[in-house]
Amino acid sequence: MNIKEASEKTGVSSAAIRYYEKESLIPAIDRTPVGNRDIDDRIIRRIRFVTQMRAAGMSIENLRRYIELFDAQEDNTKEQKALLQEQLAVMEEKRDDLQAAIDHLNYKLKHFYDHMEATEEELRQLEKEHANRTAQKDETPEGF
Amino acid sequence: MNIKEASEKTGVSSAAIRYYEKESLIPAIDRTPVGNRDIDDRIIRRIRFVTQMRAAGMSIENLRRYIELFDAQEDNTKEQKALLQEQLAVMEEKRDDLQAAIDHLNYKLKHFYDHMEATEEELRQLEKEHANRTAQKDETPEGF
DNA sequence: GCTTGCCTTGAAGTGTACATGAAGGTTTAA
DNA sequence: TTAAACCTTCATGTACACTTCAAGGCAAGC
Repeated sequence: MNIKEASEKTGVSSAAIRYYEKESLIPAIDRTPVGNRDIDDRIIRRIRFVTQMRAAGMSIENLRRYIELFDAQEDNTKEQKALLQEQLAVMEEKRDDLQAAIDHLNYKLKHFYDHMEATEEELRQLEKEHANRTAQKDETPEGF
Repeated sequence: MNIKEASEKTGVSSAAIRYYEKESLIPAIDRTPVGNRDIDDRIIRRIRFVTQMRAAGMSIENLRRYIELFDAQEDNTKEQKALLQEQLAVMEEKRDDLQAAIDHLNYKLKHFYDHMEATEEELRQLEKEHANRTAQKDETPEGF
């Protein structure tokens, strides 16, 4: 398959595929007699792996480090494991930060919702907010 | 508090705080008589809000859109809700992508682990992998 | 034989989110 | 009073991850 088809199949632009090859995130791609890239399913899978890890926030640099180890023939199992675990820790922290932010936004949404539904409770609400304002220390007032 | 203290308190560089102010991600900061920024807890909270949303992947641009709506005096509740929900969807998708990548890496780690522990099972392992190789269609072989 | 549409390479350009540097003002401590 | 340790603005620089451009090759169809 040519690069355009591979691009359509993976959702990664032709230019990005060339870039990934140049940066060794994917193996050197076979060429047709005239020099065009001839992309097979092995490459497609590796493009998808790159896409997934990129989406998860792994940098090009770290990806290359990992893939270099993986492609080397020596037994790098320990280094690979260490690298994976390192990356895993980064990603889990990211996920947790993300979850915290999601929780924050959900809380705010609920708050908005209350506000919109509770017209008849407005005074009570205002009173509560005033009580909060006078009592609060570090509890994210004014919605932030 | 001056900008350096605020920077230490939030972990955001002085330059970044100035940048956030210029980009209206945080309100205009009060100045001392000589023109230095005088940062109070309200600003600190808003810097932290920015930090959290940035860590969650919200762009400067989207953050500004949201904050503009929030700071405007008209009733933007609906737009705010919509914007929050939009962002929430983006973040949940990110979280899920991240989780998928974490699962992928965990799987690989387990695989490495098996490989290291299971020297006596090597042949069985190889046989299994061969069976996989002949049967697989799109299941990420060769570790990717 | 010329247009269309794919491909190639290498170099240069783009957008985001800051970081850094220059040039200078003010306060504090020795 | 002079040095340090802050601060200011404005301009330029940097890193990352591509994207776009320029110049050209090859193959098919009209």
